[in-house]
Amino acid sequence: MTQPGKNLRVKRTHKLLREALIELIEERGFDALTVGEISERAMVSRAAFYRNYQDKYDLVEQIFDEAMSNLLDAVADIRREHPPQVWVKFFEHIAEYDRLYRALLGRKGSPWFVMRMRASMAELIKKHGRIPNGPKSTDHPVAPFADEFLPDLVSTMFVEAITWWLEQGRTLHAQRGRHTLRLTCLCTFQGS
Amino acid sequence: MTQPGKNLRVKRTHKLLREALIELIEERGFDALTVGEISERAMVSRAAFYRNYQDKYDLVEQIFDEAMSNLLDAVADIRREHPPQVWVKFFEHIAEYDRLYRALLGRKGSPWFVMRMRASMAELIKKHGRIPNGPKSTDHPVAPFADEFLPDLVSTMFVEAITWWLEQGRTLHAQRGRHTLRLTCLCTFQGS
DNA sequence: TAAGAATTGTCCCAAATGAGACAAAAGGCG
DNA sequence: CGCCTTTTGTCTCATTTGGGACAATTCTTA
Repeated sequence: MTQPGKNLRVKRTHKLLREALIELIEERGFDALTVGEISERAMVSRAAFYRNYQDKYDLVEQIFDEAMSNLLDAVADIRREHPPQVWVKFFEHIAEYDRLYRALLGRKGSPWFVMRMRASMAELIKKHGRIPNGPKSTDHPVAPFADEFLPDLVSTMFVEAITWWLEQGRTLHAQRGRHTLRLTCLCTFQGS
Repeated sequence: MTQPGKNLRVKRTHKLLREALIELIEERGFDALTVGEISERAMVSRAAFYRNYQDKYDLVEQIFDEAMSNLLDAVADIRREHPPQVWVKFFEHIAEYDRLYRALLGRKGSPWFVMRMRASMAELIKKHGRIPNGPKSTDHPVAPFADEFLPDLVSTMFVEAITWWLEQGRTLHAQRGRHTLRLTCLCTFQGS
């Protein structure tokens, strides 16, 4: 994202709007925000907002898409050599964009975005995910419709897990420890 | 400062440049900075920098002048009712602009700015300062040239005190206390 | 429900900015 | 010192933005 050729003003406008959005989600929640409010905080005119984005949903999507794009690049690098570490990288990513996801998924976030994230996660899994199997992959045969259904299921689980992790993280933050969520994923299916 | 009528773009450019300047002073020191570096950090073109400021010294001066202007307003309010509290307000001001003064006066600051600040302080004292006297004002007669000389002396003392305070504050900051500098100023002069 | 207020999304034009080039000055460095 | 690089300060022109107005829509709240 943020193509290198783009005008500095455009990049600056984007940056300011994104920072303002995250600040304001933290303060008042995503649903309560107006375009005027976001623009004002960003010190950008409302007209400029609409020139760059369709609405506040579009703004969130672009922020999220950029984050996901970065994640995909990182994942692609890792898969070449250490496929099992893909999910480690994934959670490192969540930790890196801590503030973003906490704002978007936490109490001040919005159901709309949760759905949006599940969808993107499902796509990510379909493209890059070999769902880890149990002890022996042949013991529990994978259902025929697995490729259609499992990604949705797993993505829902992941988003839920991330949400929980971020919320806990906030609560536990005062204790100054590093928090780890180790999620062993046994997603096989008992065929009839 | 920042007149209400001014264009939003102008105010934004100023804000971004000011923030960038303070960040960079903290990182690399004022003297080492170039206009290009400041502009880049602020995401503002170098041309825009020169349209708004003469050079980096002008930028610092405007930041400082704005801070002083705010201080003078506050001082003027207080003098009407509680003259003795003027200096309390003064140090509250320093605490409020903590980051600014720490950057400008600290190790990463610049001798140029220290001189600049002494001068402004001296002016401030000439206008608003009745230098507090000792137990009885008549015991120690004030020298004839006091009005010319004392402000300079006192301003130097103040700047030095502030510098010391800010540097100590950084060191002591980990202890999470509030720090107070109580400066009893016995600026009288023994006439021959 | 109905009137009033706020927000949305779009438009135009003046104003500020970004990109880039330029000569002049200032700084390194052998 | 003399060469080379960086920085300065200024300039033009294309591009983006800000301000403000507008009807249409959504939200309040009486």
